[in-house]
Amino acid sequence: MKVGPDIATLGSLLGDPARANMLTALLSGQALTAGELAREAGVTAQTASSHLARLEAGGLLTQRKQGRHRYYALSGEDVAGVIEALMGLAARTGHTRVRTGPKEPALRRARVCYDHLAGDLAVGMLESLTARGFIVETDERLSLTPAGEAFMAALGLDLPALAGQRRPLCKGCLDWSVRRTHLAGGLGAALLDRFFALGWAAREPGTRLVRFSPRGLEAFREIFGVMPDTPNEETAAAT
Amino acid sequence: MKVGPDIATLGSLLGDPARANMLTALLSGQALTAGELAREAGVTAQTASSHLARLEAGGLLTQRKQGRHRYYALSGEDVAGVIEALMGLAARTGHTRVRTGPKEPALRRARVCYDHLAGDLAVGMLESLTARGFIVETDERLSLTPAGEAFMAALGLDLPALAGQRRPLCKGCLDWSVRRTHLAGGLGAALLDRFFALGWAAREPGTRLVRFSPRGLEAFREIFGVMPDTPNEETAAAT
DNA sequence: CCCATGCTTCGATCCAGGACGAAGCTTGGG
DNA sequence: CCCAAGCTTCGTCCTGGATCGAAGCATGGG
Repeated sequence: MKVGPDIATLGSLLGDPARANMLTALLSGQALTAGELAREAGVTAQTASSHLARLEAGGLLTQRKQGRHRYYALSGEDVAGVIEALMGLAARTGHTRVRTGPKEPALRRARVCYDHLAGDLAVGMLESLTARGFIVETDERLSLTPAGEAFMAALGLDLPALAGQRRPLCKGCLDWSVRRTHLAGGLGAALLDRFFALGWAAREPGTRLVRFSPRGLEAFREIFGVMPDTPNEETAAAT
Repeated sequence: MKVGPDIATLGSLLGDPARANMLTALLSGQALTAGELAREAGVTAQTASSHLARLEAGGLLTQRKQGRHRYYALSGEDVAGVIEALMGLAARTGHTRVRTGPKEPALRRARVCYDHLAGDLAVGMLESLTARGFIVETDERLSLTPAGEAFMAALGLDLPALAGQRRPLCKGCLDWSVRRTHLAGGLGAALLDRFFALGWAAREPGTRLVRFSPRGLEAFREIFGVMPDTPNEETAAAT
């Protein structure tokens, strides 16, 4: 009777806690082995295997054999987008997980969202960039100004290479922790890479968490200005 | 162990065919009674009632009593956004419903997506608008040019009122039938309203389908120019 | 060549939740 | 005031699928 794309199977694919955990873990953008995903989801290897098979059959995951490991990754950026959108909706409708781990405040602060930075720090960064006229936001769309291009070049980004990419340069991504936008797209990814290259931050292995070094954080604050919404107390709490 | 928004419950909420059908029906933006939704989903009244209760408890639906009817509607535009995003993903991963109804070609052609027009016609319209410089697309973001403003005003739209709204004026929305963008946002909604007001089109009651009158279609084609991807054969087939 | 590791397949169990019939509650109309 | 329509609640049945133990396949190391 109804026609069109089949939401229901896709939804039920996302509807199992174990699978949802796996997908959330893969949001970091890096490929994980079946075993890691099993541990992440808190199920045995057999169970994880069947879940992964279903997710792959459903087209949400791609799989790559390497030695005796099998690496799984999200099949595309759109999958990550849908998951983050669901997270945003879940946050709005009050569906937050009850079990609150110790890492939560740190996660709210700085984490990887597929390939770019998310969390308070990312939101503050975008705010600072717009406040200083480096990025303009028109109708929820972001674009880099000439001044912004100069700024990014000074930071060491290869803008011509970025502009040549197929993916959009600037893209807004809704943060589930704070309900505000942070910077995604090619520029967002390049910035995060740059932070890593500069040694300002490193990702916690096997996690979405991004940990800034004290000096890195200082440099970050200096460059991206004051961030009124993230006082120093939170910094201490997050470390 | 994991932390953050709870995707899984939300996913399982979308994961039932009956509920998915109801939500898809509500994508039209109009509120429907419990009975209509039950018929839409192909289940009995009791079953529908429990589904609706769960959807409401989950924060996806709002409910309004009116006489002895209960009207249900999506709780916000973000819900519609997530559903359309899921539809896009479902289309990409090949999850299309098997049961193909007679209305399908017409639906692919012109339908309501929450509050704006979607389908081939909408994609063609946006193409024409961009081709003529009325709307520019930068990095997948849309914005109206001065020439475009004049054009819209000539069509009878009250642009100052639209600009005053909180919602963004232009917004891209990915079409699941064609894998291309069509116009959403305040402007998209206003345009659809205008088509209705002009008598060019009317919505099929209880459906997402938008039916253009012959004269309306002619006027539409005249104003929005040639649409290379939708030859006349399809027009005949869709009527 | 054999063993350990990583993962999948098979088989069995068990339970959440989706389905409907029947009864109960509210609202509007005569 | 009673009846019909619209919807919900209750009780029951039943299926899909989530889980794990055990066995089966590959791969790499010694």
